[in-house]
Amino acid sequence: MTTLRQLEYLVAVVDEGSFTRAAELLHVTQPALSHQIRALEQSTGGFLLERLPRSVRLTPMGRAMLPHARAALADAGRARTAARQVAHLEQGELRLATLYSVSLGVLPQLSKRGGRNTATGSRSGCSSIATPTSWRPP
Amino acid sequence: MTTLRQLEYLVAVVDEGSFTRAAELLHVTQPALSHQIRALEQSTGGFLLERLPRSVRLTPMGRAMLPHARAALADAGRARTAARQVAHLEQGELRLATLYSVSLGVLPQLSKRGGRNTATGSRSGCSSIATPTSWRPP
DNA sequence: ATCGGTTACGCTATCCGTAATAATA
DNA sequence: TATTATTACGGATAGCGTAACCGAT
Repeated sequence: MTTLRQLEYLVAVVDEGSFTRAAELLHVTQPALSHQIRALEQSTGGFLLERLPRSVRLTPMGRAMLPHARAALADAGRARTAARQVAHLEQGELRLATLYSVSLGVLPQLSKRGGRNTATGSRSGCSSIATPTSWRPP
Repeated sequence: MTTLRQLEYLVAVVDEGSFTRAAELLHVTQPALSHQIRALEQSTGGFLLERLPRSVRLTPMGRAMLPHARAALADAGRARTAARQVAHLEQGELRLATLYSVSLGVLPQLSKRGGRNTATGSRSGCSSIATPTSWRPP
């Protein structure tokens, strides 16, 4: 099965024009990188890179694969960042300032809906509720 | 690091609406699937799926991630197929029908350029050359 | 002789499957 | 009780790093 890491390594080698530089860019050793490229080539059924004495060039197969590899990596990155952005929206603290007498009635109801909410603060007038789950104001 | 497989599993669970059905669709066991989803959620920093008693629903985070996950999977698939298509173009047999007297002069020249070519056939009028390397007609 | 890539090999970590556990209708 | 997801754990696989090797300048 072709993995994201293999595509990432391929792109790095092409961008750097060298296994050695790509390896140090990726913080792995040259053999590890070489092995992954090898695995990708085997799962694809042919050579993707032409190993020249002084540089590395794409074969036609590699040239056909590269843009899709870049796209896959970009999408995977977007998947992570999109999720994390939502996470920041939702996991941010929702600070509520209320009169203590009012919060006595409201907070228990919120706690029932939000899952794992934690209420901090004191009678002195400020409480905060962290909402790690997907609760929205009704 | 987020892997293609994790994204694939997420998409399967959403499409099937159930861990169980997704697991059998993917030919893995339920625990394996559960663990991968868990890993994805941890690397993302929050829940992606809401486990309901009778079904599974996306959280806002999951909803934000899903289209990018689909896109990444599609691109990875395209990367493989694009490369394999080129492979078939290049590794497919190139059949040449010539007069034997003509082929005597031409074939040796082709062999010099193509790398590992194999010539089959006989004097009776048909020869074929397999070209596993990236040779193109001049 | 040096530089760049590959192969060999031992170790660690990851992943999967079986079995047991928990929770909900 | 039946269904569905999670946790625990043993075994297989994959990935990495060190070291040795090859080919070319």
